[in-house]
Amino acid sequence: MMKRLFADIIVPVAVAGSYTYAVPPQLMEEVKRGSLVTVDFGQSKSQTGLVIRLHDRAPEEFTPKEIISLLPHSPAAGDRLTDFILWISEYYMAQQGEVMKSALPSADKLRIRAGSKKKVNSGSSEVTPVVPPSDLTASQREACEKIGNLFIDHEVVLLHGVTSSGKTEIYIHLINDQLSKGKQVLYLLPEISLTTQIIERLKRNLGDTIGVYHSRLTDSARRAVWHSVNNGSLGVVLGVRSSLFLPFRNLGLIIVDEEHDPSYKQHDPAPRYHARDAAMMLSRMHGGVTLLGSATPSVETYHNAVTGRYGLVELINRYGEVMMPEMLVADTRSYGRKKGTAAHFTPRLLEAIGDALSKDEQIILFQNRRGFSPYIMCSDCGWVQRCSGCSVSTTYHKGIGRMVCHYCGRSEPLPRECPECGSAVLSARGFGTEKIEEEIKLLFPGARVARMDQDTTRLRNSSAVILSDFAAGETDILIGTQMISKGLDFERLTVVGILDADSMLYFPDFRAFERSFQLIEQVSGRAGRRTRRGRVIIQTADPSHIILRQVLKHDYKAMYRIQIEERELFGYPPFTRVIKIVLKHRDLEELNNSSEHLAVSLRRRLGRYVLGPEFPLIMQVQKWYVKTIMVKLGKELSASKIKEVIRKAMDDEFKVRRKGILRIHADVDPQ
DNA sequence: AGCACGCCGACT
DNA sequence: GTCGGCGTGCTC
Repeated sequence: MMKRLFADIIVPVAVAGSYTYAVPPQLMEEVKRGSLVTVDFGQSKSQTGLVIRLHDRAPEEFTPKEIISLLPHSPAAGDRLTDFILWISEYYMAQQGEVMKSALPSADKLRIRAGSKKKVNSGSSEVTPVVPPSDLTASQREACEKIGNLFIDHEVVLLHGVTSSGKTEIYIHLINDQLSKGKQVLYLLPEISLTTQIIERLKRNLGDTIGVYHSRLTDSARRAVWHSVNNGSLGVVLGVRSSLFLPFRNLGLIIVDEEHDPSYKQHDPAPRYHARDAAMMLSRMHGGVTLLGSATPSVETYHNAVTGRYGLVELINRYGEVMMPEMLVADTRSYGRKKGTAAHFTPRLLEAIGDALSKDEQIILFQNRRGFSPYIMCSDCGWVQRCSGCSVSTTYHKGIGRMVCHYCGRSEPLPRECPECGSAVLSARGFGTEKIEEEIKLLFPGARVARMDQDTTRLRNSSAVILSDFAAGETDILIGTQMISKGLDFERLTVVGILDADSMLYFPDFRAFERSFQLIEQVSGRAGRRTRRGRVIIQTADPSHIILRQVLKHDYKAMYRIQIEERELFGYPPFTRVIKIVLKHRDLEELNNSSEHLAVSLRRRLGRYVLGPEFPLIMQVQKWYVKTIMVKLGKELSASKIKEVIRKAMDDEFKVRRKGILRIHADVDPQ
């Protein structure tokens, strides 16, 4: 009798582990580890499954179903993608099915319909003939050579180059190098809006061999990229974090641009992976290398670089010897709070704006908060409107005339009077981008003003339109959130205003100082990138703050030195690794009991490494109360064993009988 | 995560 | 009498 073959398969459904199916005789030759197949799973319709193991051990407790079919375009990369999916699941404590869900572009839509034409470079204009990349400057060429040499004995190199130092030319050079060796390259960016800016430039130099990949693509565009990566016709992918899951055949290089950017970490839903860290693992699996690029590297990365784990190359001069912008602090206390329109602008900033306008130069105003004002308050009794499902105040959005919760997105009409005391005097407190826009229009009636934040970029291409208008000089002043902090390069932009540095500096998180430095430095880097020297005005009530003093001198290394000392002193990453366990329940008492019980059982095994449970800053989101337990591990411990302990404790806690539903998940290396 | 099975309240 | 509420358990 013929020996039967069985396949352990994972499906894109949030279930733990894999399921065993029988391989039908006619597919025995073709089905491999890494193959995509269709299977019946549960009551739901057929699912796409990924074969993670083939074996001949017939299951004893159940009769396996048969694989229905083999998808015609299974990943050609063999099992590297499978290795990667399993690694993500293991390292980030996510269920295998959850990882597969985010790895596959809408599971059953992979099949190319007959007659459909492949078009990879979707969403952007036609390609101009390919032009060779411009010659590198001496310092760029030197950096390129250094990078190449460091890759001989380092898997990872950090390119630390000040803003506008010409990192992109170096990337293009390295990409060409890989292409000539027949290797594929992945160029990662933290945000979609950046892909639309950089793609045109890359296409000019690299032509049709480059594709873009992100979540706003249509299904067919995504499918086209997937298949072209799979069959090897696409050499370069420019994409956001999910492009790590494309079926690369032979990756030679992954570039992680703006490697410090927090949006590389996926928060919700699972898998909660960090694309920068996962990129290094993926490169290793392909025998390739990883280049991290940033003007303001994360403290963790820079630490790895200065201790020799990563290679380090620094570019300290701006391209074409353009000067770094002049940094000025404007003390918000000394000018006395004005009433009315000028309330949020210091004379120093107003003067700089007026001056730039008179010279036909452009201005960017940065305020990391969207909406009109972050809360409204009753002037008589102090009542503040809050979201009914989340423990935050609601933000007033004047454009739509509603109060919006920035956590759950729910909105409600503006209250006419205070529900507590009946007073009709409600005042809008604090300020967001919408209010800045309104005030600027009143203060500079002749200026053409645009705003770029989540609210104005909701539609496809809207961010591209805002940016191209600004680039074409059709806008004088651009107001925005951190969306405007990265990658923009405008000839006539000379003034950058940071309206409220304090709201970043005093955010209660151990990374707040680092983040503030990075954000201010990034947004400052937009100013004076060509011939004119830029000016940056930072508004603060604490001008002597250590981070501001470091920013004024563009002194990244001083920032790093102080931060790394603190990290060591208080036992934060990179000196420890953190696993955050998040528990949610609709009933506060049930949540308290469960989290306390879990913490006790974790402490029995892990002792002093377990901190909490504690309420996070926002203790209720969409009616779910939240508590967190931190596990802080010394680097000397085996993370995989500890994760197993945590996984077991979480499972046990989940199974305890209780009133209502407990949700529980782990977040490895939380940001 | 879906989806079905299963045991208690207000309706054609 | 039954339609349906969502608690519980399973998916090879």
